[in-house]
Amino acid sequence: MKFTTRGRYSVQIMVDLSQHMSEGPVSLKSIAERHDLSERYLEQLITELRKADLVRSVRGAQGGYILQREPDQIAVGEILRSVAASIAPVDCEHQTETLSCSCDPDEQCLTRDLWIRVRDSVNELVDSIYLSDLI
Amino acid sequence: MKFTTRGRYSVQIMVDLSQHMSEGPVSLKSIAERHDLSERYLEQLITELRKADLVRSVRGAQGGYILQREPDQIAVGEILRSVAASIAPVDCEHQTETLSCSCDPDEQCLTRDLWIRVRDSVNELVDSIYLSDLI
DNA sequence: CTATATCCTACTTATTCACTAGGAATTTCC
DNA sequence: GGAAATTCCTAGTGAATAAGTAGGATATAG
Repeated sequence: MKFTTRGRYSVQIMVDLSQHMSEGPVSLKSIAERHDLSERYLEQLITELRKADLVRSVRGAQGGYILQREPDQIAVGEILRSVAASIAPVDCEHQTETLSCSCDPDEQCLTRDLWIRVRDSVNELVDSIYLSDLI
Repeated sequence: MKFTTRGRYSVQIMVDLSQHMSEGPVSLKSIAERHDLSERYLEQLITELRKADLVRSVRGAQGGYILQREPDQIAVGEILRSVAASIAPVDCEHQTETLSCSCDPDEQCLTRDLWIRVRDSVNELVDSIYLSDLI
């Protein structure tokens, strides 16, 4: 069980934006340089953050990205979920929520509650940590 | 963040063994059939469980596997770790424990504590759930 | 002695991750 | 108006890992 770079880099992007809030739009290039990451790769991630309405973009020269809310109003859980750095340990529970779990509830899914508990526990934790807690 | 089939199947094996404790050695074949899983694949997993001293094997005809301890003495966390269904969300923290984290503590690792907290939280949870809680 | 199992090593295939590539659209600044 | 900077959009690719296969050796009950 591990978070991917998608999740980690996305949190880094958001932390970076928090730290440079006062400077107007922050370009992805500057973020990539500060953390020595691929700008092209971050582009994909921040696209998701924008779609999730966590940042807004300013196009053109001197453009960049700006947080949509204050750092103390953005939970890490939102960031992770927006880039689909899936927080669910296994697929089964996902389906369970919509009551379409395909596995035999008596046999295979004796362990179902386990994964649900793990998922909920992680979600609860990351939803209780805000960007402002990280800077 | 997800558990792999290694972790899930391993827990299933152990739950199955718990349920059939009274019947003497339980063959991998019977477990594979009950859960419709590949016996050959489970073989690899139970090898790890045996090495971790969570089960013992009885070779030959009528052989199989038996739990080494009572279900209320075997935590899920032990099972997951024994098959290396890594519980650490990212590598960085792993290294942190041995004080050899390679990333810049001021920049990249502002988020370090976050992943440590997630990891610890998950570990704490799976270590508090025993096989007996699942059956 | 045969059938049933575990045990051991290696190989293969499928999937996902991480990253790259090319170029279009938008905006600032001179 | 033009050049530079920057976001936006759609694909493609290489490497790693996960998941599952394969072949056969070893052990034991009956």
